[in-house]
Amino acid sequence: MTAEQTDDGLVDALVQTAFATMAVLNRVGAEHDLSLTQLRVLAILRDRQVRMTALADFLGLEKSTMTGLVDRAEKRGLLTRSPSEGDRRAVDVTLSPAGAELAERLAAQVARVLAPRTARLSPADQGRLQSMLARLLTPAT
Amino acid sequence: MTAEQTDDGLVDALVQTAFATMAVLNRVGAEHDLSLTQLRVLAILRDRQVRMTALADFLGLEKSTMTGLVDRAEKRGLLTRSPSEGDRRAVDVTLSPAGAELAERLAAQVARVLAPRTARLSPADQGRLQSMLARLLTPAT
DNA sequence: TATTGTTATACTCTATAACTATA
DNA sequence: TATAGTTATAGAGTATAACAATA
Repeated sequence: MTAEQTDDGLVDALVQTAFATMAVLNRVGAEHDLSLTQLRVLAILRDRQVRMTALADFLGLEKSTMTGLVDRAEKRGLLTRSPSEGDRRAVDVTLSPAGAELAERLAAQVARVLAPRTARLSPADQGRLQSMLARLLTPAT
Repeated sequence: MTAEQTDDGLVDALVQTAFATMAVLNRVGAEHDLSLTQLRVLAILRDRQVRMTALADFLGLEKSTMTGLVDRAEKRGLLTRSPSEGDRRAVDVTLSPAGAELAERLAAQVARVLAPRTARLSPADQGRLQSMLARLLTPAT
């Protein structure tokens, strides 16, 4: 293998792991009639109260897309819109009690589904894996 | 931490890595006007020729969904439908030369984007990471 | 002028149900 | 009868462009 070429074994494993993980999230969400995006909205709002634009930025979506997503979630009683203090153009999005409870249940369920897989690794390997993934996740220099 | 509880650090890292990886795939696909699903279709067909139902199974989608996906990809000249030998109900899907070329370029581009990240790890760690991910990917017992 | 969010519009993705053709 | 694929339909997700209100 020359320097110009790339051994894609690790990249392939990362991509396949990503798809497998997304499939789990998709399935868990579907059990609660939530799309992957709605699942992410709940996850983001779990520990934050953010404005529409911030939500769109987190998700990598357009503001206009957020309007529809938040509309539907609000209609289901999972979150609420409220005028932002200090800037009367802005809108804060907050989980409702029902939404917060659902978000907790979803997180627990995801952990329950994935835990048997991570448990295949020794505790030491689990720690190594976690720290290696953390290093991959660091924003690009 | 009791035995009933779960340390979600590793699960969180897996999920975050999955989202980061999907974001890369999404971006690469978008540069070529391809959705994530269309990207996957090309990737699957890269080394296989499969029937509509098999494609739907790989992707976890309904057959009727495949019809539309293949319709649009076929209209763009990326793949072709052909009657399956042996079963006149079945339809084989095959990459066109243009589709095959695009699939290769996409794979190379994904590797190019992800490689700088994996390169943060020592070669030894890269090997460890790959084998640990492979263990996670093994189908459930 | 620039920013925040919504509306209008169009297209893709997706599932369910009903259908045709073949097995 | 069962399976492979399509069609019809409906709803969610998404982006672009134009807009109103506020900064």
